[in-house]
Amino acid sequence: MSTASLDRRARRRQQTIDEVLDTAVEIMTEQGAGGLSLGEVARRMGIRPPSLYVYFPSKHAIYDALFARGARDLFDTMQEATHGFTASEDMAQTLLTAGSAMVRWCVANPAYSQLLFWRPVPGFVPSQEAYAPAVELVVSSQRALTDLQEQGLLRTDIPVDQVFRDWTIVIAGITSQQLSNAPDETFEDGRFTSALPDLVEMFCRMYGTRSPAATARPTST
Amino acid sequence: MSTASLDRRARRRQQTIDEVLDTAVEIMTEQGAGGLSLGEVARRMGIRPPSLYVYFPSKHAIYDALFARGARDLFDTMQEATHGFTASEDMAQTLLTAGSAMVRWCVANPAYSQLLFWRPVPGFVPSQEAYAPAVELVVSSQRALTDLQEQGLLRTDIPVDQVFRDWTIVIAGITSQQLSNAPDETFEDGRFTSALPDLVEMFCRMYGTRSPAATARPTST
DNA sequence: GTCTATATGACGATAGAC
DNA sequence: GTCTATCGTCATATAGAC
Repeated sequence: MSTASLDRRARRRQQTIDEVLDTAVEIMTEQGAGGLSLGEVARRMGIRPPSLYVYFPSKHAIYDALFARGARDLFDTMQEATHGFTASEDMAQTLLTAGSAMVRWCVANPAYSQLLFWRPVPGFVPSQEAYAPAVELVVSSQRALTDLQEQGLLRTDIPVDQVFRDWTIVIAGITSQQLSNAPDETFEDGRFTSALPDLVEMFCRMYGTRSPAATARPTST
Repeated sequence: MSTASLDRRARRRQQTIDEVLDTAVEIMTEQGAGGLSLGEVARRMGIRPPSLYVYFPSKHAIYDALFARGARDLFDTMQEATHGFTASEDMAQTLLTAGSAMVRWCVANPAYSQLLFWRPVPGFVPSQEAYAPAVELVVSSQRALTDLQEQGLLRTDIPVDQVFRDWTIVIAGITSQQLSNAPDETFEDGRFTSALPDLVEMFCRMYGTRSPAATARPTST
């Protein structure tokens, strides 16, 4: 058996694994994250349910792979979106960029969002490996806030943890409201996603230091 | 058959109905709102599953009754908490009172909260009757904001709809974060519920007019 | 109103032929 | 690596005796 054939086989296997996960996401997007069934995955792939066990040892393993995939994708998306922006002189712009990227991804990936941020599957706990990118994202975000402090844009008399907590609440609130009440709207035309600029303003007014935007008043949308 | 015996029978029937719903809430609290099963309800009540069909025609009917019950209870709780507070001269106090009552109820009733605000049950759509108290609550809240405007405490250059939208985002964010990340903490010691005063401050700084609190700066918690 | 018995089907998962 | 066959369990729901 040549190494070339091994590579081909491994590649083909990975393709099938990806197809399983893609199909699972498709179903979870339609039925909710808790509505995944292996029979439905197999049916859509044109195979029989037992064949899935060649690629995943259990249903929980599929959830775990999806969690890992979602966390990695979100982390990469956020990294790309905020590249170089920690050097910005405008806190509102920095937060709006990061917040937009985050909320946009969540709205575009409701199945992953439910799996990552809610608890839709009774008994499922992600493995440490799957969870790792999510931890990285938290650390990276807190670091970005610390950077803002060191630039003098963010108040230093408040712990970063507190600012971060409030920031996650705002982002979670927008995402939760949008996905729960109007899941079919996009980020661009969402009735709740459109509140992001206002809430960033609110946030900067509270926690920002000298940003000019902190004194401006928002207009009606 | 006397009317007295009819009353007794009706009362006993209502007791059993309540016991079914209480048991269902218990299960949903432990397993998540989507994890309800009639077999488990019957087991905990010490009866057989078919007996449940004497009181409810289907599982969806149980969900609907729970939705109605939750919406009514939340509405009543909010009515009681905000009684007379629309006459307050302090917008921050008014919002903190209402927000505390709302978040406290949600944290204390995670099963109802999931059913009312998320979409944990694929295919379940609450009936108009069950949904009615939820609509009442929205109307009542918007009315309270309008009252604040008429008292000159809330900016009049911004549509009430927009203020209400942002307010629901803040409340949903706190609740969502608390229930998803630390569901076993109470309202009093919650790591996210404790953010409510800060966020109310933030809100008043943005949308309030002349409240003294709008110029004060929050301290570290 | 409660039960037994049952219909009907989905589910996750395993064994073993090919 | 895919299949058929099947296990065991659970689910919602119905029929009919008591």
